[in-house]
Amino acid sequence: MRPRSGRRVGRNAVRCVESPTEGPMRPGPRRSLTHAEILEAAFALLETKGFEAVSVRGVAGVLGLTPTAMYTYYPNKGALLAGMVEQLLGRVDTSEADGAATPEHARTRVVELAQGLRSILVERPGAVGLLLATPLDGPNARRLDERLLAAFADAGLDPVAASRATHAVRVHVLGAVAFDAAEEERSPGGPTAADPGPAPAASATLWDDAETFPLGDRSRGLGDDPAGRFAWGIERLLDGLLAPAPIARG
Amino acid sequence: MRPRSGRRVGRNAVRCVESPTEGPMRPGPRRSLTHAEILEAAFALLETKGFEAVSVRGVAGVLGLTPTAMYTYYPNKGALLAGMVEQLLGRVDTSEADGAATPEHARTRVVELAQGLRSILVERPGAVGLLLATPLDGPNARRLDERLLAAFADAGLDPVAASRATHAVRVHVLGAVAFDAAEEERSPGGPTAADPGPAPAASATLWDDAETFPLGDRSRGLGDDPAGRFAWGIERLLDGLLAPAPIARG
DNA sequence: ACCTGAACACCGTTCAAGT
DNA sequence: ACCTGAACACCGTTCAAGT
Repeated sequence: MRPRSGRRVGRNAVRCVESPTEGPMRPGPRRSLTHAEILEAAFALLETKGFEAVSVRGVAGVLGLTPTAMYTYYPNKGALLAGMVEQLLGRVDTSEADGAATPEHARTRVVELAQGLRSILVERPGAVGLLLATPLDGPNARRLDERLLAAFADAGLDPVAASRATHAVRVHVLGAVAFDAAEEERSPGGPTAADPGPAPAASATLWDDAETFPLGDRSRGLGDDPAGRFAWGIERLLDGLLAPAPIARG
Repeated sequence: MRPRSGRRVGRNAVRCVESPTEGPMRPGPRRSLTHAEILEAAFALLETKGFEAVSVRGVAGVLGLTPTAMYTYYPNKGALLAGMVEQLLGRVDTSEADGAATPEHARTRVVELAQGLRSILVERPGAVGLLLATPLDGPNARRLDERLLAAFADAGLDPVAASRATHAVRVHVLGAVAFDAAEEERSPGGPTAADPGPAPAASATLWDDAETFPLGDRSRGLGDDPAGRFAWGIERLLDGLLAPAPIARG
């Protein structure tokens, strides 16, 4: 009696797809679904309807399952989201093209990692929500950290500085993508060119007392295309992180 | 019949507290609540039960109101959250202590703004969730931006660079607080000292394939106290943002 | 072992009705 | 104008039961 949206493949369709990492086959009814298939459905939901739509019930729905059946695969919603994060982070390329341990090469490696992480986040809408809702402690998150730590060590930073620099990069990438996502949400289509928004008068929804912000108004649309300001920001951050010495400069 | 948790002041208690910005008094039953009182209740909920507990129904509950009565004050949940964000940002001190427009003074002003914003966010748990869930376009958000833009202009940056530098600082503060909050959530009490967590074996919850991360393991607990790494990161970011020239350095 | 159906305690929001 | 109560379409999660 519950309203079902869209066709499904048959409630008890036997799909006999056994994940090879699931352990030896056991008697009894087999899992009809792979973790990969569930994550696929979850990502489909994420990309088509946004992060809010990624619910246990929603994912179960697109798979033709009862919500409770989901709890055979994941102990709770958090574990499902963690699985999605892991698969997402697994897609960023961390292969060291050619291991020259020079400071210059270390810097470009950091930039590549940061840009790679940002790419996989911005190219599927809603992915930031995922990252912010889930602790980043899976193997793929740690692998990314490891690469950043190695690069900063190659650049000559001591362990404490390398650890803090890694954190700074992490913070910057996630913060930047979160901001872009928030802006995208309130003006879909994106301000790739100078786009003043839906007329300056119509945006005064709730804030009735007019206060003027000359600098902010003047700089609206200046250098705020997401990719450009991200690239610029990462380079400036690295300028600071890899500066030759912590002595005062004139 | 609905379960009410805790005492309340009487369902139809006339509180005759009229907000002075509400416009001239009108006939008919007065508002029994101020926007400020509603926000107060919302913040109480935020601080005691976390961001998840800040719901229209929850806030109505602590005020002794029906959920639907909330819609007389705010058109939807987003507007309520935006109101909270505005009040929060209003608490960061943006008074220019003494307007010396030197680059050195500009730098310390940026640091003070960043630290001030961080303070009001970390001192009430759950506030980050608020910031990340709401577009930062209210007057107080714009006022903060304005101060940052002015400081970067005083430091000698051209308008585009100042705009991007402002964005970088914004991104860094919010990203850092979001990370701290995520870490705090999974190990309350905080790793202020070297805290290896709940025994290295017990944390292997879902990730069964053991992969080793020598650098990450070695640097665990190194320089990761939140306040310290934030201060360090902001200084390094400013090193890069305020570097004398974009020419290559040896 | 995997799955269903009913149930519990929640959401945000709308609507008709009272004062 | 402000508020209530009922209702709609959702949540995450637990439990008893079927195969």
